[in-house]
Parts: sequence; structure tokens; C-alpha cells
Amino acid sequence: MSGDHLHNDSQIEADFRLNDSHKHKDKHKDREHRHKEHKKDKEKDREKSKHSNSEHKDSEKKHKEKEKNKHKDGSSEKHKDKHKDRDKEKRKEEKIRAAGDAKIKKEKENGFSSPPRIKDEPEDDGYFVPSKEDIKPLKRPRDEDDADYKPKKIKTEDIKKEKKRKLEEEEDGKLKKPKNKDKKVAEPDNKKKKPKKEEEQKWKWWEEERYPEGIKWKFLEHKGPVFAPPYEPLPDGVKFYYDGKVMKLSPKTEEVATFFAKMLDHEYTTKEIFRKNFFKDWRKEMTNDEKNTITNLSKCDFTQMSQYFKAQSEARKQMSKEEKLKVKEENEKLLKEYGFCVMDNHRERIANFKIEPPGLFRGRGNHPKMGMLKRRIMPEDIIINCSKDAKVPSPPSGHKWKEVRHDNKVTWLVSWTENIQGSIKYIMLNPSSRIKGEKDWQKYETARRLKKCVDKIRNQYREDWKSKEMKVRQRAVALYFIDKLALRAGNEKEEGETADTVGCCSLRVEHINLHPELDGQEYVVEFDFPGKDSIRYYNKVPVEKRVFKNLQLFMENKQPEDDLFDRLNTGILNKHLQDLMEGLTAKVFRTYNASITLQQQLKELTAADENVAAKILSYNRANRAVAILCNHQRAPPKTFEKSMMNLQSKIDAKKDQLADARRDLKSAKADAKVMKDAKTKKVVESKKKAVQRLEEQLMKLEVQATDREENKQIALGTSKLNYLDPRITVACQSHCTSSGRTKGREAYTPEGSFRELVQCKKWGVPIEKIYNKTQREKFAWAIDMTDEDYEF
DNA sequence: TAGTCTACTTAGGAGGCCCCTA
DNA sequence: TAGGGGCCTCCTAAGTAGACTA
Repeated sequence: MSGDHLHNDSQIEADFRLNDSHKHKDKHKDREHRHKEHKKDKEKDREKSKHSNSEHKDSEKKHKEKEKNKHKDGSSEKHKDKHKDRDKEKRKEEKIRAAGDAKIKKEKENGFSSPPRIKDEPEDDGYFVPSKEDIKPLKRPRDEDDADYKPKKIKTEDIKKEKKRKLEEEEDGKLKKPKNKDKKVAEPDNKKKKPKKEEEQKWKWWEEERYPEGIKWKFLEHKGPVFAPPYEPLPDGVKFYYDGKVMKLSPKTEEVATFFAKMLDHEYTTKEIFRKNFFKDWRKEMTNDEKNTITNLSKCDFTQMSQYFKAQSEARKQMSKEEKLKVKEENEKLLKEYGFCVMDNHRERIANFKIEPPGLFRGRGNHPKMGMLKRRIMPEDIIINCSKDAKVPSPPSGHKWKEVRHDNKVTWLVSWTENIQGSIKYIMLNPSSRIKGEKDWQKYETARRLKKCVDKIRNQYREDWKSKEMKVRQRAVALYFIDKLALRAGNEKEEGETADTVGCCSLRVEHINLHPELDGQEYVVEFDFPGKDSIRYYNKVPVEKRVFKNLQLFMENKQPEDDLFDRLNTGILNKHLQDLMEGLTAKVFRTYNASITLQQQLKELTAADENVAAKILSYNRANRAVAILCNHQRAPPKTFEKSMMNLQSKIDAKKDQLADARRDLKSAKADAKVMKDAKTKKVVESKKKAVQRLEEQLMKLEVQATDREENKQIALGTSKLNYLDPRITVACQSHCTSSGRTKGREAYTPEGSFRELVQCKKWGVPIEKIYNKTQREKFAWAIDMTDEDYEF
């Protein structure tokens, strides 16, 4: 292996020039238009940020004026469209900026730079490649007769039990503190008995042996999917107008028209691609007469339809208690019948037992197919998967299934092919099911195996930056980004079929900017690209010199729309990773880095002597660090400003109350000094307590405000559900409590230490404060198996 | 080796439920 | 008790990655 001294920078460049065969030219033409679009977008962005403030006010004025003049199709006119677009983009831009700010803030606050884990982790000298034993499957003993299994008795709660439990929960709910109080400050742990009871009844699949690789189940029975209700024609009083004249539409045409009408207030219906696609598909449903008449979407007036649906929605909200209860019961009945299956000898919840109803496709970003008609799925489209010895679900009368399959190498129960992209959709089990839980557990175990050999892998890719092979260098730099920045792999996508988004391997030259020096830092790479769901990834990252030089070479003689890593794709990368560690793919780095970051941040941020509210804030901050790393953004809630203002006024009011209480205390103290009797002393005590109580309440409100502000544009849920090993969280909850015990006043007074212990138990963060009910169900395995010593 | 298909995970938004406050 | 608002659940789009095929 050659050392650094053998490859100085000029040599690297020379190597590349020799190796580069300019394959990228092939892709050049295909990408020209995309590049132009991206460039346009960027320019727009820059322009907008210059004028955003004044523009916003202007456009708001204009908007109000033009509001009166609506399009005939019910959508607002062009100015409104532009205004909406601008507003949204502005919001997006603010979101990005704020995310960046949050990142910087975090770095300052916690010393957490993006991402600190590479440096923070303990050095592992040995080149560790896990042995087969290390990766043996997670075990649970299975009954001997499993192979010939026939369902006899459902072990999990049956319907009656479940109903009883629900009733109990409901009753309990009346006694319990309201849910939202959870968010505020903890009450003593010993009041939280119910979840334990819930969990006791659960099947602990994690204590049993797993099936051999590839076998997903041995018995599977279910009732099939629930289809969307048939179309109900509009009442006669709801009119559609074309070019100002009433027009009665045929049922098919009317149904598709209602899809558009239902979305009239949505930004989608102002987008040109959406309107074009919709109109094209709508016309396909029209009769010849309708086709001849309706030739221009702008002349269509859907207003009455839209109003009708709004009124219906309003009526639903205004339903009486009894009516609402009836609807609820009907839904529960449906869930009971179709929402569960029997997989092996257990009753498992199905995630999505309802077939997606017809409607208009809502692609994200600049999706070229948005607005297309998602057709109604019929039983004849459906493939049923169940075991041979199970009762095959009956199709709706007069219909038949497309196919009945008995494939126990897959986990889905029902599938169909959708018409927009031709992709297959599935009905699968709920995240709380064995089949999903096992996979989840396995995912975190793979990430933990990566922890053992990540140093070796990092050393390897550092070496590969100097390779003579272009492909190897590109692979090494890409892997560095995936590791350092938690970028997604970036599979190749079919052009024109989806929005133009990229991940690491599919980055183009136009998506990065190289700055030899920026803001006092050397070798800064500026990333700016649309990622998954067209969420913008924007980041300025100082990189190692060799990476920087390599990037310069990768970009040499390329057009902005050319691939940055033209010798690389996710297949090549993953194959290489597979050689480094069994089961390793690009995705594992994201899981690993997210989980290790959480663990480190929790250690750094959580102080044992903090109260529960502060500990929750610390947890959320650690969670937030991960969400920022993974670029999990959300649109700020519409009511954000208002709710912050409300919270601020509560804080102000509390401050006033506190000032009054302090004043009262002072005068009570003065009285006590003069009077010197028991009564006034008692008054002083009670005033003191009042001050304390108010101080605590104020602190809670302030913590809440900080948490909410910091969370404005960051989505914590995605990382919590998909990237953070739940065992870290579970261990932390007990760890926070127990570390308090050891860190107490033991050294000074044993008595004090005893008091501290009780206090800590009382103030430990219950898992319910971090995971809601659904999350606890999903992570039941982790909650059950983890103790406070758990290390990711 | 590239292209396609399939099976699965990851993702943000919409909307409704339910709690809190006035 | 009604209305407001926050959180949870549902929904389904959009990714990843392995298997298969030519």
C-alpha cells in the first residue's frame, strides 16, 4: 500500500488525467435540460432572497386585491398563483436557512459540528471484520412442530380481551392525567402503571427463535383488502359550469371532476404540470360530446363542487356526539374485521388494509406526473398472498381476484400495480408486528456491527483517495460523504418519470461548489441539491485536502449537468461495502451515524441532577442533532407564530405572578419579623412555597418555548422512528435515573444520598415521555430487553 | 454489466381527535 | 361547553437494495 509521500497532489492530478476517459459525455445531452432547470431554480432562489421582504408585503397586498377576481375554474388567478409559489418557496428558503442556523447554533452550543462522531469515537487500532458468529441471526426458540404448523389458538389478546382492555384504557384515561400533561412536566414514575399492564399481555417474539433466512411465515390468513367506497354522484343542486354555462356531466367525468374540485384550495391546482396532466387524463374519461365541449380547463368552474365538499366536511365536524360515536364504532368494526391477520399462531395488526382510493396523483417537488388520474383499484387488480392451508379471502360479490398466491418468502398480504408509475403497491403488517420488529432489530444490529469495523473502513477509504483507479477514488470520496454527512446512496432514476432529485452517487457537478477558502475555513465544499421528496440539502462542509483535490479532478472537463461520480453507482458502492462487512450497504451508515450521534449527544447533554423537563429538553436536543444530520425537515406549522406568541404571553403572565408572589413573601417576612408569632411564620412558609411553585411553572414554560422554537422546522419523528436504536433511548431513561443516584450526595451525607435516590426515582424520565403509544408498540422489543448498561 | 422488477424502508403532509382554556 | 390548537395516525410517495434477465 502506498503512503502519502508517494502521492503528492500533482501526482494525483496526473493519475486522474491518465485514467479519465470522459465517459460522462454520453450523459451530457440527457441532462442539459435538467441543468437548465436547476440553474433557473437557483437563480430564482438568489433573486428571491434579495427581495424577499419587500416582495412579500407587496404580493400580499396584491393578493388581497386580486382575491376578488377568481378564475372561472375556481382557482385564484395568476397573481395569486405566483404569490403562493413565492410564499412557499420563501418558506422553503427560510426553512433551509434556519436549518443551517440551527446547525451552527448547535455547533456553538454543544460543540457538535457536522458530524463530530468521526473524531469523537474511540480509536480502534485493530482491523476488525466481524466473524460469522458475530452476525448470527437473532434467536428465539421455536416449537418443534412449527414446520407443520396449523393455527390452533391465537395467543395474543382476542377481540373480547382487546375490547375489555380498550374499555379499561378509556376508564383509566378518565382517571389519568391528560395526555398533554405528558409534554409538560413529569409526575412521579410510580403513577405510570398502565403501560406495563399493556405490555405484559404482548407476545414477546424477540425471546423466540427466528425462522431460517428467507422464510417469512408458515401460516398466513387474512380477510383481504377493503376497497374504496363506490362513487356517489353529486346532488342535482351542485352544478358544474363550463364557460359560464351549466353543464351536466356523465358520472365518470363528474367523478374525476370532483377529484380536482376537492383539491381546489391546494397549491397543486395552480401548477401548470398538474393542470395539464389532470386535463389530459380527465378528457380520457369524457364522453365524445363532453370532449367536444370541454376543451379548456380555465373555462371550467368547479366552485360549487368545492363548496359542496367543504360543507360536507364542516357537517362532519358538526356531527353530534352520538353520530360521531357511531362513525367511530363503524370504523372499529371495519378494523376488527379487516385490520388483523393471523400470521403463524398470532393475531397481527395490518398497517394499511384499505386500498388507496382513486384520485389525482400528488407527486412531490416538480414531479412530471402530478395531477394524473390514479384509477380505481378493482378486485381484478388484486393479488392475494396467503398460505395454502388458509381460508382464501372472498372477493366482493360478482368479482374475482387477479391471482391468489402462496409465497412465504415475502411479507405482503395483498398487492396491486398502480397506473401512474407502474409500481407495485403492497398491504403489509404494522410496525408492531413480529415480522417488522425483527427486521428493525436486525437493522440496528447491523449498524452496531459497523461500529466495530468503521475505523478500519475509514482508514481504507482514506487510502483509496490516493488510488490510481478513478473508480476507486470516486467510490472512496462518495463513501466519505455518506459517512461524514449521512447522505443517502442516490440510486439512479428514470428521467422524466420522477422529480429530479439526487443522492450521493447521483450528485452532479452543478450540485457542489468548491471553495479553497470560505469564512476562514480551508477546503470547503458547498452542497446544494434536491434530495428525497425534493427537500433541499444545503450545507457548507470543510473537507480534507485530498478530498477537495479529488473533487476538483472529478469536475475537470465536465459540464454542470454531468455526474460528479461518473464511474460510480449504488450497485458498485454497495458491492464494495459488502466485501468490507457482510450486510453492509450505504444505508447502514445513516443508521449507524444517527444512533451513535444520539448516544454521544445524550451523554454530553444530559446532566443527572437536571429535572425531568430539562432532561426531556436534552433528549429532544440530541434527537434534533440527528434530525439535522439526516436533513429531516418539515414545513413550520401554520399556527407556529401564533402559538409562540400565546406561549410568550403565558410566560409574561407567569413572570408577573412571580413578581407579585415575591413581593407578598417580602412583606410577609417583614410582618413576621415584627410579630414573631407562629401564625405569621406559617404565612411566610406558605408564601415561600407559592414562590417556589411559580418559579417551577415559569421554568417549565420557558423550557417548552425553547424546545418549540428549536423544533420549528425540524422533524424529529423520522429519525426517532427509523434511525435511532430505541435501546439507546430506553437505556438512557433508566441511565438518567440511576446515574443520578450514584452522582448524588453520597460522598457527603449517606442520609442525603438516600434522599437523592428516592428523589431520582421519583423524577426519572418515564419512557412515555419520549415515546407515544404507537412508538412504544413498535419498540416493545427494545423496551423489554434493554437495561441501563446498554451501549450501542 | 446494464436494465428491469420486486420487496421492502423511509418520508412529509393532511386531517382529525382530543385535551385545554376561557 | 365551545373553540382553539397540538399531537397522533393515516396515507401514500419516494427512496434503497437485492434478485433476476438478457
